[in-house]
Amino acid sequence: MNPSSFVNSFPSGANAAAADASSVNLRVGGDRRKQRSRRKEARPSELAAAALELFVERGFAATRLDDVAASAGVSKGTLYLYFNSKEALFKAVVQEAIVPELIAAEQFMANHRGSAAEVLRELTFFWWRHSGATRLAGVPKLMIAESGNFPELAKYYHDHVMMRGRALLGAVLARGIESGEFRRVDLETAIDLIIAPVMMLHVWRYSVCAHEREIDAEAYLTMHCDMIIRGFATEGNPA
Amino acid sequence: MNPSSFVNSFPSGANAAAADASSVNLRVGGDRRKQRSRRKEARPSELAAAALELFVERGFAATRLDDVAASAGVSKGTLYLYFNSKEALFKAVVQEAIVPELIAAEQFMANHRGSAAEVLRELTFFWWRHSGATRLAGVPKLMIAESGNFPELAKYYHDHVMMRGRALLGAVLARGIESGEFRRVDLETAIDLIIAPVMMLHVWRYSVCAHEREIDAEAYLTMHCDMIIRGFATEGNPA
DNA sequence: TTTGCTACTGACCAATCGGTCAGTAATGTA
DNA sequence: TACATTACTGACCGATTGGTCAGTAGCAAA
Repeated sequence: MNPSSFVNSFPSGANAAAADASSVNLRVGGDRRKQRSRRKEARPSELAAAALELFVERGFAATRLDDVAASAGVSKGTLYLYFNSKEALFKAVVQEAIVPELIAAEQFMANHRGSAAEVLRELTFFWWRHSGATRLAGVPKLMIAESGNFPELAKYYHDHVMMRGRALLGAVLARGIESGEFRRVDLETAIDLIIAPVMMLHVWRYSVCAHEREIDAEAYLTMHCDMIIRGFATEGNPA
Repeated sequence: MNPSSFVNSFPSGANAAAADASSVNLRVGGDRRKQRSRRKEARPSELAAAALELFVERGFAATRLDDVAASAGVSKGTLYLYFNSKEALFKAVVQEAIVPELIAAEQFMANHRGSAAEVLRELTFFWWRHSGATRLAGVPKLMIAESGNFPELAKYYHDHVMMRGRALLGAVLARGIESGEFRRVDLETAIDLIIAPVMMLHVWRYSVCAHEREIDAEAYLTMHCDMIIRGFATEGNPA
């Protein structure tokens, strides 16, 4: 007894008023129905793209699936044809938006010939160009914000994104240590310390002081790289 | 027509069923009412303490005021006697829990005699002991998570906490530069780079990899201080 | 044109939660 | 004991939203 036509024909009980109110509009509006097309192939990535935009802007919990669907030009029902739940939608977002960037970074790193310091610096700015300066920048903040209440998402992100990023940095550091360019430091801790300010740059731009103080990303990342390289350099090495 | 007794006497309309269902329990339960005391003075800080715990654990939006009230041993109605809104409660939490720690840090810093490097290192570990290792540690993550959807809170936290913390660090750096111990670097950027890993340490422990990988805070902060001091040291100065 | 398949719709449901307020009871006062 | 004050309660309201599903309509084969 769900469809509006039926309810309108036989209004009954408490919801009669509400049902009437909304469907009168429909009727007055006449047959002005939105043209609807059937494009099974394109829907999932369109929905994922819309979801990325809204998740980043409002957070996972605060994003309404109605809005995601509308933003992708379909109804919420359609969204549920392609994703079984809100969490499934999130995983698709990570898969479609972030993993390709990670692969690009891995290739960039594999092909780069130069000192570890150079690679480190260029990798940082590569990261910035491909992630920090794009709409992907909001994802780290998104993860930090929501991971507590959605441990499933957190684990997914950790396994599919964080670990790969850390491995990348670890390789650069190991290369530098092996060549005698860097001091022998604890790899895991060093990775943490390199990543932290980069993550924080993203986070800050999307929260706390978002509108209070602009951070000069260029200057910030430059100084960060200087500090890291200088801090890890072996004694004899010119920082 | 709100009180249950009245509604029960004259059940009518759509909510009769629901009203009955819930108040039958009350009656069957008999007069087993919780002893209630009147302690106007103690309530606000008890509520704020309960709120801190829950905000940090679940986030601002996800924390129910019913739970905060219950956790403080009162009803939600009582909570609203002392705080006009959820946001007002948050401000009280910051005021009661964080500002005292900031004052302690300011005093610690003012009384400390030593090189800028020493002060920086000790201030970092002071911070860790007083905030990072306590339940306050969750607050930075809380702010990052919620600031997007609650700009009012973000501004409050920024003005009352961030700015004071930054001023503190700025003073240490300025002292170091003046004495020739540190290089002449851009203060704002340097502050950002010192704070970022400390914030990130808190954040990490409360999210993303919270249960995936333990971070050795001691080692992490030690290396961080080493890097900062080494990175800012003037040429002639022994790092 | 008819029929069958299925992509798509949107009203609805059930549960959640910030906030309200009429009523209750603990405490002080006479 | 009678009365006044007020801290406290908890059922209720209204708005919100993830998820459902009976029904609609685009499309192609017969």
